[in-house]
Amino acid sequence: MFTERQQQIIETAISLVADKGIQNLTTKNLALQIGITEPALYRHFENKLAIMKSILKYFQLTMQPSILELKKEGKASDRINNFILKHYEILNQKQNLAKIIFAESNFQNDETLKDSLLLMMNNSQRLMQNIIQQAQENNQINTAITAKNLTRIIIGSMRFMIIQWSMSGMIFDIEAEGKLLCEDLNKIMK
Amino acid sequence: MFTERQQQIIETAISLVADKGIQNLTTKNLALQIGITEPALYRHFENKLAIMKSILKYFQLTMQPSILELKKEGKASDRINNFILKHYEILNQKQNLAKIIFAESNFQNDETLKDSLLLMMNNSQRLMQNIIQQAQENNQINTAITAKNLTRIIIGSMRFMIIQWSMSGMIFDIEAEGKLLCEDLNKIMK
DNA sequence: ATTTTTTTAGTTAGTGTTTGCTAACTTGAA
DNA sequence: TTCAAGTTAGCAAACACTAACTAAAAAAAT
Repeated sequence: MFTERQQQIIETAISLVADKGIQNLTTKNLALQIGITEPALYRHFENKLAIMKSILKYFQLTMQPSILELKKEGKASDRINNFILKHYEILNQKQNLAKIIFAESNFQNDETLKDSLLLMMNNSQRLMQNIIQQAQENNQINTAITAKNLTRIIIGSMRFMIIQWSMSGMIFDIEAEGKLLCEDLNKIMK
Repeated sequence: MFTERQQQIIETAISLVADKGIQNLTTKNLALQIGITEPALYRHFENKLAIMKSILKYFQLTMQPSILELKKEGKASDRINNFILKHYEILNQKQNLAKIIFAESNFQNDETLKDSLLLMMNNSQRLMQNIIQQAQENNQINTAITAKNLTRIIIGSMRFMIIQWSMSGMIFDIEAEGKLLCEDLNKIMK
C-alpha cells in the first residue's frame, strides 16, 4: 500500500497538522522534519494534494479494525461496545491521528478530499444505525429513542470525548474513560 | 464593539473559511469578496491574526443568548432544553458560523487563539455539568449516568448533529431535528 | 456662516518572504 | 548499465503587509 518512506512522510505530515493546524503542513516543514530536501518529497508523492489524500487513506486503514467490530456477528450491544473500545485503543496508540481526524475542516480545501471524508463519516454512521434499527426491531435495544438519535448520541459522545482528550493535551487515560462512557451508553441502550 | 465595516470583514472572513477552509482566508480573497483593496483591511484591523481573534469574539457574542439560557433560574431539564433549542435557532440564522465553529483545528495555528477557544468550550461544558450534578443531588435527573458522561452525551450529540447538518449542505431543518433530539435526550435525563 | 484643519477610509504601487514545485545533476545499489 | 532516491539551484505565484498619496467628511477656528 505505502512504502516505508511514504509512511514516514504521511506520519510526519499528520504530526505537523496535529501540532499547529493545516497551515503548518508545508513542503518545507515536512522535508525539514524528516531530514530530507523538498524535492525528495516529490520522488514519493506526485504533489501536496496526494499527500493529503494519503493521510485520509492512512486514517481509513488504521481505523479499519474498529469498523470491523461493527461488521462482526453477535449481539448488537456487544458489537457497538467493541467498536467503541477498539476505537479508543487505536487512537491511544496513534495519538496524533486523534488530533486531526475529527478536524473535518482540515480537508475542506479540495472537493475530492471533502467527498472522501464525507463518505468515511457516513459509512460507520450508517452501519451503526442499521445495527441499532435491527436490534430495536428484535427488542434487544431500547426503542424509546429513535435509531437516528441513538446513533447520534453514541458517535457524538465518542467524538466529543476525543476532542476533550486532544484539547486537554491527552491528559487523561482515554481507554479507561472510554470504558466508563461505554458503560453509561449501555444503560441508555438498556 | 465592532464597527459596521469590521462586522462585514468578520462575516466575510467566516464565509470564506466556511466555504473552503482556513487556507481560503487570505487578505487577497477577503478584500476581493468585500470589494475593497487589501490595504483598506488594515484600516480596520491591525493584522490578520486580529481578524481571526475577532471571529472568535463574534462567535462568543452571537452564542451568548444560548449560554444565558443555562444561567437562568428554573428546572434543570428546562434550562438544558432551552439551551439546546436556542443554540440551534441561532445557528440556523447564522449558518456559516455552524460550519466553522466546531472546527477547532482552524484556530490551532496560534497559542492565544487555541487558548481562548479552549476557554469558551470549557465554559459551557462546566456550566452544564454543574447543573446536572446539582439536579442529580436533588433527584431531579437520572443518577444512573455520571454527570460527566451525561454532559458529554448532550453536548456531543448536539455538536455531531451540527456537523452532520453542515456536511450535508444544510439539507435538513436543524431546528426541527434539534427538537426531536431534545426530546430523546430528555428521556435519558428522565 | 464661512473658511481652515484634521481625521477617516480609501487608493496605487510595491516590498520581502514563503509557497509548491521543477530542472539538472549525483550517487550508490541492483 | 540502469535506476531509485537523493542533492543544489532556482522559478513563478501567492502571501501578509507597508509607504505614500487622495478625496471627502467631520471638527475647529475665524
